[in-house]
Amino acid sequence: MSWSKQKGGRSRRGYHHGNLREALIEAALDLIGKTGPAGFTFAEAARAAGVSPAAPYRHFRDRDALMADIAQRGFERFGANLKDAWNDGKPNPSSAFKNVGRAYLAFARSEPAYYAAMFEARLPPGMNRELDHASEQAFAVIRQASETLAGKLPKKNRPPAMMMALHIWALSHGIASLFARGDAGRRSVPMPPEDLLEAGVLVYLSGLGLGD
Amino acid sequence: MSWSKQKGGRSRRGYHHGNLREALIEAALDLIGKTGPAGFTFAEAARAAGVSPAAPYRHFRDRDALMADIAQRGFERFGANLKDAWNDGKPNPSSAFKNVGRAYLAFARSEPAYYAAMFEARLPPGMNRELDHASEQAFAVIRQASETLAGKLPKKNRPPAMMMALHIWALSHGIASLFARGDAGRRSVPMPPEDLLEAGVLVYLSGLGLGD
DNA sequence: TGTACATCAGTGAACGCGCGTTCACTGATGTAC
DNA sequence: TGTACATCAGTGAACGCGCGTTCACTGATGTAC
Repeated sequence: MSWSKQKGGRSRRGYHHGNLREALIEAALDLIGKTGPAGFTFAEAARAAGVSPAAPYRHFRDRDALMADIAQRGFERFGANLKDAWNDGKPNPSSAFKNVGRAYLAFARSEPAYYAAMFEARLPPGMNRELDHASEQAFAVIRQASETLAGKLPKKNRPPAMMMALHIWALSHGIASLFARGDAGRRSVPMPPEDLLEAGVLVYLSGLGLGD
Repeated sequence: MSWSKQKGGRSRRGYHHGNLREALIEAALDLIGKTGPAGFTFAEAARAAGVSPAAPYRHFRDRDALMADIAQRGFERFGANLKDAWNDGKPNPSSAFKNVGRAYLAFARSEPAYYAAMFEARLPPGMNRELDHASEQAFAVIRQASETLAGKLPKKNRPPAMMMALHIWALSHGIASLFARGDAGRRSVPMPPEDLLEAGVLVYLSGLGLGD
């Protein structure tokens, strides 16, 4: 980003950019953040990086490849954030679980461009093994947390952890994409999305018999 | 749709199309259903309707105006479906509530193009009063249902109906957009989205003390 | 340490394409009398 | 019932634009000896 902005950057950086791949990703994130996944073009990213329109082809097969790369990075960071928030279930599973929810929303809010690339880009499915893997890893954190929490219940009343995880994921995603889009979605709501999610999770858990 | 397909449709329909506005909407829905909200252009819709590229301007100011019109219609149908499903809370609020959830998913599944126009089109906010109104009307059904259901609880334990409605909406939307997109989203899940939603709603309601 | 060479990562010009939009126009339709 | 006229809803040609993509090229960098 910062490179491309300076006038005559060329003289500074010489013929080779030095870090074009990263610069293109930065530029793309910028554009996606502003206008959504459909709102960035290969050419524009090249321009923003201060480079000829042919240059990106040295680093990405095409626009979708760049998008998939971004989505993959997004899922990796997302997964890492969730994992940190879970923190192995410390200090106790219930509050660690809430932290995961908070981390989910925090990511959607602070990284709307990544979030959009991850969930709204309509990438052709199965185009990238690493992308799929990164996405599964992120989900695995929620699943693991659900498993731990469900384990507190006697076997007889224990809900399937997979189902719990899907519910929590869906609720989080729903709140994130309806109410917490960092890029000014259309709907506003009488309470902060974080509180809304926390309250929802509390009700849900108590419905499972996991009230505090 | 059907008109535009027939070879030499012109001779049949003459100089005037007769129903171009509708034909354009049909065409746009078709394209959106196939490639998402970003995947339709004014020109392509005109072509699909068998009409010159200048013709659409007689009916819509621009692409966004067409998109907004579709989103508005979508919300109107959506709201009507939800209202039918609620059916004034008959035969009893709990099962009517579940019907609303089913109707929500059914719409997202059977009308992915409308759903995408409604929730993924990134229309400039406040561009259309009627659109906003239609969207509020749809939400009002969920809110009303929540109100009725919450009314069964003693005042002391009664949750805010607005919050309930937001939770249910978010859960439904999350499940719809993650797992039930009619247009083959990337994720598949070990149980039907309808069951997943119903189970989630049941747990949630029971968490509020509204178990059957 | 210097030189020759291979490779890498850019350039810039060019292309075909489809889109959005405008314009003067014209065929079809409806209405007043 | 017929005619004159206004209005409506299309045409089609044209424009400028930005995009994606290819191509032969060349400056910069790294490495073998």
